[in-house]
Order: sequence, then C-alpha cells, then structure tokens
Amino acid sequence: MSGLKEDGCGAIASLMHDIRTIRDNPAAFDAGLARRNLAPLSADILAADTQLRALQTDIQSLLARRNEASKLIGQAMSKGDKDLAEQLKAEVATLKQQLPLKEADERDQLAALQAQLAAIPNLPADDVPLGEDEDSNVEVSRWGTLPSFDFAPQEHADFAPALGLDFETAAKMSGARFAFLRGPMARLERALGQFMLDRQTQNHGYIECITPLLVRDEAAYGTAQLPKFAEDLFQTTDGRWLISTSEMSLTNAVREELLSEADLPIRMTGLTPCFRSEAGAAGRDTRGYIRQHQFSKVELVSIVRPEDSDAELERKTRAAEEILEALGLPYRKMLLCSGDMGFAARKTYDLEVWLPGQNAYREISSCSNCGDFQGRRMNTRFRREGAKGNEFVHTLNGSGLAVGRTLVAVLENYQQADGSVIVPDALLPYMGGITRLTPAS
RNA sequence: GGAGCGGUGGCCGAGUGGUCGAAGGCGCUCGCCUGGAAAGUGAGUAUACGUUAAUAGCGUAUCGAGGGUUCGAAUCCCUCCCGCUCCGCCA
Repeated sequence: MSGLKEDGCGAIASLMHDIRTIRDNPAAFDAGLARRNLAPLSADILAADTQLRALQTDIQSLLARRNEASKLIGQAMSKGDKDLAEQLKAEVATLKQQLPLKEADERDQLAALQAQLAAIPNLPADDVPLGEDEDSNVEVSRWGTLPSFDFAPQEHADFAPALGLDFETAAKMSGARFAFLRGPMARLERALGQFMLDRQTQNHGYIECITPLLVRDEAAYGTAQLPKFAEDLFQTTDGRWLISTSEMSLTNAVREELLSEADLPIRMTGLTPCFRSEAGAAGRDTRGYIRQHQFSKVELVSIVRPEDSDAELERKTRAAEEILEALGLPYRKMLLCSGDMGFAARKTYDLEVWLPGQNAYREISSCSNCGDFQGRRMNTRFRREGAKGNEFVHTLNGSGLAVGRTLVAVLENYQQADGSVIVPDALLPYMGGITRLTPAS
C-alpha cells in the first residue's frame, strides 16, 4: 500500500489545502507559512495549478468534441450516411491519439500538486503567538501549589523501580524505552486510566470507545501522520500502522462520512496504548517513563461545526485540566507558538505538569483545534439544516491525559522520604484498598 | 489458509454496449389536504472541476481504483483495493 494514490475508497478527491483559498489570497497563504517558519509556496502552487487547469480545459474540449462526434456517428449510421460516419470516425481516431498522453500528463501534474499540498502543515490561527520553538510558547495560566519536601525529591527513574516500575525486565525482551509494571504499580496505572475515562465520559459527555490499534494508510493520511511522519510510526509486515495516538482511530471513525448537522458535536474518548518509534528522539529522555515506545493515553476527540471549534478547544482543554486538578497535580497551561505546533493543528494548548524530581514542568496533554484540515483529508462533511451543499467538519483532539506521564507525575509529587508513594485520594476507589506504594526491601 | 459472493446517488436498490447522472423505494425540501398532526397527494432533491460577475448557462468527469477493447462502457476484458459469506485454524 502506498500514499495518496488510488486507495480503494476514493477518498483523496479533495485537496489537502483549499486551492481556491490560495488562489484568492496567495499572500495570506504565504503569510501563514511564514508563521510556520516556512518559505512561501503560493507562487509555485499557483503556477502548477494554472498549468494543470489549462491542461484540463484542453482535455475537456477534446473530450467534448469526441462526445459530439460520437453522437453524430450514431446519427449518420442510422441515416445510412456511411461516408460521414467514416469521416467522423477518423476524426475521433485522431483525437484519441492525443488524449492518452495529455491525460497521463494531467494525472501526473495533479498527483504532484496533491503531494505538495499534502506535505504542507495547517496554518496557525490568528491568535497563535509567533515563534520558532517552545521558547516562544506563552504561559496562559498556572494551577496548584508546588509541593514542598523536607527531603530532596527524587526523579521517578531513581525510586520507582523499587516500587514495581521495571525497565530492566522490559529491556530483556523488548529493548530500551519499554517498561514492565508489577503489582501496585501496575494497579496504579490501571487506576489512572479508569479514573480518567470515567471522568471524561461522566462529566464531559465523551462516548467511550475501544478502537483498532492498527490502521491503514488512508487513516494515517486522514489525521496527517502520513505522508510526512512515517518514520515516527511502527508499521506491520502487512503494511498497517500502529497508532501513535488514538486520535488516529477515533478521528477516522467519521472518515468518508456525510453527517447531518444534528449529529454534531460528536465527542469520543478512548484509552489505548500508543506506539511511537521515537526516531528523532535519540538521547532525549532516555531514563524513566517519560518517553516510551509504548504508552497508554486517554484521548479526547471532537467533531464539530466550524463555528464551534474555538469554544470546543477551550472546553476540551478544561476537561483535561480537571483531571490534573482532581489528582492534585500542579500544572501550567501553555499556548503553543506557531513554530511549535503539530502538523495538523491550527491552535494548540499544552498542559505541563510539575515534576518535582526533575524540577520542571513537562508536557502531559496537548489539545489542538485542527480546523477543517483533517476533515478535508478524510473527506468528512456535514449538511446544514435547510442549506444546500456540504461543509467540511472541524476536528479537535486532546489528551485527557497521557496515562504514563500522569503516573510519573503522581509518583514524583506524592513521593515520601522513605521511598514510598501515597496514592492520591481521587484514585482510592480504583485501588482496591491500596493506599500507598511501598518499596520492596 | 481453502472456496464463493459483492462494491451503483444521503440510504436501500434496479440496471450486461448508445435513448443512463443513472428506474424504483426510503429520506429530505416546498406545496396541497387537515382544527393541528399523521396518513394521503403534487413537484423538486448528487458531487467535483473548468468557463463565468454568477450557487445562471455551457462543458468535462464521477456507478470502488487504475488500465484496456469500442465511434461510444455502470454494463465487456485485465490488474489492484476494499467488504461479506462458508469451511479450516485459533484467543
């Protein structure tokens, strides 16, 4: 399987970016790219677009003549005018010599244009701060009081192995960036996942979903992990991709759909393992449970009308924040700058949780409004009540939360001088009587 | 793994060479009917691209995708993708 081409579902009919928007205002498009720290592309794209349309017009006039002549042939035959019929047939034969070449050319040009557009990230929303990297992210708010310790707080990587977070055992069978959890530690991770899922379904109206963990090319294109980020994913021998986030499987639930306005908003959540190759992360976060090839995450996906997506992003981010607050974990909310956002996002909030052992805030949730970017790629539209025509939906996704990193945050924030960890109150109903993780002696 | 069947419009479903962008039904929209509603009844109801001031008109394409045969393909041929059923195997 590969790429953009024929994929069995006829999905990639529409272009990744709206070519008409670019045509109408190339300067605005380039300005958006500039905010992404990308070179201007509109001149290139429009040149290709112009050339393509000229070719299409040419082909269409040839086809029109072919169709006309074919009709005339039928008429001539029925009138018995063999000479005219033969003459027309000859003309069509000439047309047919020209067409295949031009049509092949058109296909190539269209594919090239689509490939180019598919590799261009979403453009930032107007209220996204300009910047190149995380240094330009803007802190929006903080919550919680940083815990104080009467001892030097440890990094989880140092004390958690004694509590059942075992990297060595995992390494024996799977290598680096995997973990093997035992006993109360495994229970705690499970408790976190259950707790988050319950909160999101009960308090925020997300429908609980269990999704496939392996998806096809088209799905990975739909949410824009492909074509640019194949190296970040694991691929199976039969060509499928392991999801790097259940954003992929949840969002693609509506791919190829024509929804009615009454269906929206759709809010889905799922607790799944996520698989990442971490190809570009050599040397980063090599210790501990922060950056793993496999981790659990509760994902929050929304499918909404365009006019609702801004508010939905705020709502979704709040739903993620509430988990941290319920667990008593201090965090700050960051508005990502234009250069630090993911490929599909037009606006993103990151939630960063306080890790006393690292004396730093670390990302634990990322909530993004993707606008119609994924809707276009998935060809997901909706029909408005009473109105003609279809519109692309807006999609949003966010972590509510990354379970593995939440486990880290609980361990580091609730650690005790004796190396034990107290279970936060909110998790007690899920812990089967375990109130504290105690190191094996 | 073996065998078979199938992919048509918002949905269901007919359609084996032109009169098919595509019957019929459902749904939807507007009207009639009704005290109101239901039922009944009449009409309408795809998308994309090009051209254009235009969501007017005209043109082109689209019946899973690509290629081929043909003057002409939803219909015939080839390749591929996808789905379903039965058998086998298996948690």
